[in-house]
Amino acid sequence: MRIATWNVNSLKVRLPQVLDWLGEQQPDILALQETKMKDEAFPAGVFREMGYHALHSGQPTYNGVALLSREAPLDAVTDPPGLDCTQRRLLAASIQGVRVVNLYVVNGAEVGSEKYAFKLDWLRRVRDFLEAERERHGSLVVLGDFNIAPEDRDVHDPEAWHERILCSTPERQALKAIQDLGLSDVFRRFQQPEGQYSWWDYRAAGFRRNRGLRIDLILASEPLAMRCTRAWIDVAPRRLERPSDHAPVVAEFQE
DNA sequence: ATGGTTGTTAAACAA
Repeated sequence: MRIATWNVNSLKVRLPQVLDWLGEQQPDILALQETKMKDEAFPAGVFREMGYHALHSGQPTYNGVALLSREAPLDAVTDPPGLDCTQRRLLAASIQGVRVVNLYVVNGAEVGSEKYAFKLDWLRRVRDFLEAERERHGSLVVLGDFNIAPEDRDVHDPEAWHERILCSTPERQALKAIQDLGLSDVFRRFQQPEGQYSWWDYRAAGFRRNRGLRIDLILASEPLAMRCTRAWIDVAPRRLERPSDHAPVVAEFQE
């Protein structure tokens, strides 16, 4: 079973790339973030023609999350009790016996800003939702754009990023509080080359110089994580013309 | 400390 996540930074712009990638990689589940469209504009029919069921929780201009899956999704949730958030950043569903939670974590703009405070608060509420999800579901995967680099080895220049947004200690603690629910970062269950990132700033030739951060994660509960055979970042789409600033992250699980 | 780029939507705003 192959599960993937990709922040596409506008599904309207990236749809051809997403369709090509689905055809090449054949994931069983693909979580998308930053679709930046209303539900009415979501191209469910195109995905259906490719053999994928699709769920979408969107809004105009900002945010927006989707789940594509070979098997039909069950028990979809977009607004868990207590999250109390109008921004479309969370989409959960059960697919092939796995509870899947797709997150587009708040960016937070700058450490100390109002948006930063909102990010930390949002992460606390999401943690509470995930705690309840973990109690209900043995096989749980939480994946998406976390907008947090877990450790300094996930950062191209840790000194430049020291205590900056995406890397600050409170953000990393908020992520750790989620991982402490028993969710492991499957990418780090395997030996990986250094300098593996999932996001590169469009500015200042960030990708060409591999000035990136690993902020797109796949977390899995232990019973599922034990079945993980492989996890990688597919940088190929980042090399294309008019790419997203993020690359897809993929994990494979034994049936 | 600031700039660099992309996307959405109409000059900012978000990332």
